[in-house]
Amino acid sequence: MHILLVDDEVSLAESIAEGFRVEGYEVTLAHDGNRGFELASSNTYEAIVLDIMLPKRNGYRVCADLRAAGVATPILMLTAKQGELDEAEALDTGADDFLCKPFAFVVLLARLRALIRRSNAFSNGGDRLQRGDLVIDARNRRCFRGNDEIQLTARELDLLSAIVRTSPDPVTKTSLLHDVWGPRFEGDPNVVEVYVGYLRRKIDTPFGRSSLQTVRGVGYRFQPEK
Amino acid sequence: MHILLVDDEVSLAESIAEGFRVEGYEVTLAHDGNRGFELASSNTYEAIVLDIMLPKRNGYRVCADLRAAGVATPILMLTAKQGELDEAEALDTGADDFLCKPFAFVVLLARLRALIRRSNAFSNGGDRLQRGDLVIDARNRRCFRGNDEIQLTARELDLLSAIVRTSPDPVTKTSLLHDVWGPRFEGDPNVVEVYVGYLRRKIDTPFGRSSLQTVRGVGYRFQPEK
DNA sequence: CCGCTTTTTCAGGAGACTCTCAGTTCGCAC
DNA sequence: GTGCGAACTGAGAGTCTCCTGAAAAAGCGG
Repeated sequence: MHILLVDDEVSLAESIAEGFRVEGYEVTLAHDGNRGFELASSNTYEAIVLDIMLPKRNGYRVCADLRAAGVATPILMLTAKQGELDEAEALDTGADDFLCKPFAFVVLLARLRALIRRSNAFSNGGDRLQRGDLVIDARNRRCFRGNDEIQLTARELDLLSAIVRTSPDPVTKTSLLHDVWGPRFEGDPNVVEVYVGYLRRKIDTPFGRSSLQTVRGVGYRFQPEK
Repeated sequence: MHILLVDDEVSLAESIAEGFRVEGYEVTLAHDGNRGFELASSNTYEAIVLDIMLPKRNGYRVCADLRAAGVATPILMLTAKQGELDEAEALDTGADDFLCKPFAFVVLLARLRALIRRSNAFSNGGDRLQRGDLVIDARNRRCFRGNDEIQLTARELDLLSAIVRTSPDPVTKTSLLHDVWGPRFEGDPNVVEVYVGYLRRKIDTPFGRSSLQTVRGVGYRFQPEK
């Protein structure tokens, strides 16, 4: 979960960044428009928080330029004034949401999360994930092995999706914990193992497969065929 | 998908219109109440976005006049102040939803989409909805399982339609609440569960089916065959 | 105003889901 | 083979979601 924050008010930016870090996000800062554009176009972020008033290249332009460059990362704009014009203009240049200063950090956080959730929903959620005869219909939250539907709980489905998504590359337990249980999870990391166990009993054992493989010392891998 | 936008603040109207166009809607603009009324009564739109403060004829009157003229197009009102009186008045004159300025474009978009979805669900319900042996004759407000007619109350029928319409995709409880009980409903959300219970006792239990399925943490799904 | 139907609220309870914990098994290095 | 950490698993507690019956409230026709 990596966020790019572009804002020239250094101390404000620092404290917002700190807030995000506490919430478990990685944050990269840029203090002017050019730098922001460079970073955003050469790295992959989960979301971009973009102030409008920026030195060198203003937020509108950074946003418009990024979209023109084919960067689809969700962008949340920060506007100083409370004008509808600003809002409309921000959204016109391709921003996904905006927020008027001054704002409460929790509000920013909530909006950003909504944005990320929404973007994930569109980029993976609409699609179906298929590997071999296993199909994950993320939008409808259903899962099939061939023609047999498998009843999975929310957690199970999220975990399976996370493992299958990168298949056949393995995923570390840490990143599963982070992606499925969220950055703030502080419980027993053993949950991952427990849930992998549940999944095996549902998607492998009944079908005589062993597609959910342990990669010792690393994590797990989904292997479509044996 | 054609939308009529009636607002006299030209630049704001333009940028909202642009936003809608980006989203794939056609948009027609009117900058005063008389023109808005003319267009709305002589053309067919998917929805109308209507500012209250308008030259020549204010939004309330445009709305009331349209309804009086038999125009059933969904109307979303834009109010300047945040008063409940405004809200109540807007809804009284026949508006279907309203929004206080200033608002985020994304919010407007979301509300409008919901409005259109809802209106399609019911007005264009002239058609019959059929899934497996369940038939909903929306025009005559009747419902059949095979040859057996099932007596449903108004609410039950609306709810069933809303769930069946997207079948076999699930519908969230929130959107059911919104679409069936309206955007302003503020009562106990448990009412959805209660009504799903009623429906099950009418369309499933007597036939030994279980087509109304719970999608835990999400909502409900209609599954025609088992 | 009355009785009937429909809609809504409410509270208790059943069951599903999630997570922890502790004991056991497994895989690997020596 | 032995020892050690990693991974697995069964049991159970806690929480949360959903279901349901009952009763109150709101409509509606006579």
